[in-house]
Amino acid sequence: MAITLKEVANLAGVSRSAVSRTFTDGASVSPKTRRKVEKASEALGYTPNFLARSLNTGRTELVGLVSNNFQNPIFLEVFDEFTRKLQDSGLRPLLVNLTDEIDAANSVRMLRQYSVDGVVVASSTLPPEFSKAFHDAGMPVVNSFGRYSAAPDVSVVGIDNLECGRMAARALIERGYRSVAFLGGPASATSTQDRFEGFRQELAAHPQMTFTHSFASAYSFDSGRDEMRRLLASGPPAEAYFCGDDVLSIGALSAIQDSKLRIPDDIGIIGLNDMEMAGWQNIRLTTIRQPIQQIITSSVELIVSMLEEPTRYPEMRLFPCTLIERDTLRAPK
Amino acid sequence: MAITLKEVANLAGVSRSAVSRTFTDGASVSPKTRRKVEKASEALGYTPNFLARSLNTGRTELVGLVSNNFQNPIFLEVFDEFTRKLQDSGLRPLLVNLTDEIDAANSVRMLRQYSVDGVVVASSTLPPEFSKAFHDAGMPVVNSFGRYSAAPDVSVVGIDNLECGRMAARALIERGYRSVAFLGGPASATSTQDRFEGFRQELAAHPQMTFTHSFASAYSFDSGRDEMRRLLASGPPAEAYFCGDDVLSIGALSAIQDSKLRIPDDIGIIGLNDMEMAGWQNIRLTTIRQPIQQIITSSVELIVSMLEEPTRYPEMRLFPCTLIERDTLRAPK
DNA sequence: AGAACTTTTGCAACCGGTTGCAAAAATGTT
DNA sequence: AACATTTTTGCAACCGGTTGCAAAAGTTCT
Repeated sequence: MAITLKEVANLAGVSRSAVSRTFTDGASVSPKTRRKVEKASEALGYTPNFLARSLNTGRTELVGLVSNNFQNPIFLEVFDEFTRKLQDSGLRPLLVNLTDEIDAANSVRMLRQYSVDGVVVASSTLPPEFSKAFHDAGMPVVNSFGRYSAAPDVSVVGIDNLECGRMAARALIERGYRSVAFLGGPASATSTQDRFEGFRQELAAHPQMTFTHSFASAYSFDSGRDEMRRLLASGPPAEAYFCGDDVLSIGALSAIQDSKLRIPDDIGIIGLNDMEMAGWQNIRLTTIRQPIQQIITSSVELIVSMLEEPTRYPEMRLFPCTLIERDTLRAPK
Repeated sequence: MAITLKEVANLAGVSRSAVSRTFTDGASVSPKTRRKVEKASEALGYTPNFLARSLNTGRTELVGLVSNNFQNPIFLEVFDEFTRKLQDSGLRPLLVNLTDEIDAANSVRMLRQYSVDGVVVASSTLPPEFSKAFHDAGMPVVNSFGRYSAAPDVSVVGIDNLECGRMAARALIERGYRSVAFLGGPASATSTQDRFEGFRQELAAHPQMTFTHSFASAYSFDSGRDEMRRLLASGPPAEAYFCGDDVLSIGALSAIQDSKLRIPDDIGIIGLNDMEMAGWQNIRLTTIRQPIQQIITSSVELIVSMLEEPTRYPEMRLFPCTLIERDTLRAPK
């Protein structure tokens, strides 16, 4: 068993309170006893037990980091950033993978058992109701990469997916494509729904444009590839595709490369995210950049201030996306 | 504040012990009181506090999941698998990202503060001493993807990197390449060192072979690409390269594609890992497959049994790798 | 019905810390 | 030196649970 307060107190010849106080900032301890205590705990190799402390303070510095996006490579970067930023704020991420279980109630219960101070839901596919379950259980929650809503139940940090859809449509229109299509992620993903809706809206305002749509089964290379293959086999393709995500785009590109069609002359592709791979020399995907780092920095700042002020009103933080011009769309006219 | 034992006990009209016992398996409670307690906790929405419980039981069901490999895409799969398997075993992963700080002492202290039951170090680059620091602090630890050692200080689950190096060398020899090279990850990574050593050993036994080597600055696409570019610019390249990892290989491929050289006729490439992307149609990398799933399943089983039997002697578990033949090496003669 | 045995229950101490409070010690003032 | 004021200290209660133990309640058997 580990060294406890009491043993340090005995060795240092002071009360347990004195030891506790030396390890609590802002508590009153004389330099002399502090020295004695530090010497004793040094000798014994004492480390305070945060969980025991949490019983009194009501804070664990534990944060649930909940996600179901373990297929999409950009989420490795997302986890990297989140863990670093949370650590820098003195918080510890308890990672929850809900890939198999969609059950909100289950993860809520689990995170309550561990008394997490707050929850970050990092997912572009989960519906707002999911995050709300944590909120209803009394935990501060930030939904990163989530769905925009004018009167949100929980705080959301991300991009305006509708606007991204419009932006993609405008990019295609400006480049003179006429028949275009949306190749989305799973139809149940909120991000796909919103991007499609924006795309549709913008095109509806341009009567010269014709468009179709379809959905891949997941945000993954293989789904994108399979879906594009199917499209190519089932008739004449559109002149350009807006894919719901870079990894889908790259899958689609691979299917096109196997055909005799040339990119971007015969078919154009525009993605979304600007993942690292999109810039690789053998890909060079034209895409809409989502400011991942900013979103994460802001999410962490937000959860930190929600911990300080639990009654804080939920808020929306949306960041602008930018078009990254590479080689899979022809030049604007 | 959340509902506590006491409130449930009051409502149910029983002692606190009775409530505690209904939530502890194997404890003796009559069906009648169990029913009363369950009804009361249902009504109040009670969930036991695991952290308070841990003070008595000495177990938190928390496991540190420590890694510094947040650049290599295969680690998304690694985290996915680890979190699922740990969850299935009733353990919760506390994710520690030590990308910025190499400091073992720091993470040891942090994980002690949270009284984790055990630690999984998932890294192919950290030296064994790092894992040993956790062991010395009294925590059961499994080093996944770590370095082989005949008399290990801590348990290691992974592959035999030396043997992989030899396997790569044999593959190149069998295919009639004469001048070959090793393009490794960072020279400080244990996996790179061992793969290189095996490669070297096997080649040394074949006097007709000539070889060179160099190291990329990281296990990443860009490093692989940059290093291969440099090699191509600085003189006639080798006939085939064994890259320390798939992501390096793919970077190298990209650099080669930009030159006028053809794959696999002018230059062959063999990777290691068989990440999903290696099989993509526009890549088709010949590589050595590392059985990631098995390694992780076995790691979790091992840490679980170490928790049950803390004095268990450290052990090594090595899994065989297999050659996956695709299009970046010419056919065997 | 009473003895012998088994199961269930509540009490009270404990896990490893924190903290309000009053007493003790240190410091400042005249 | 005597008093007022501030700082430091230890006691004891508490955070939310668990658990050994002995008493109470329930069973089984004559």
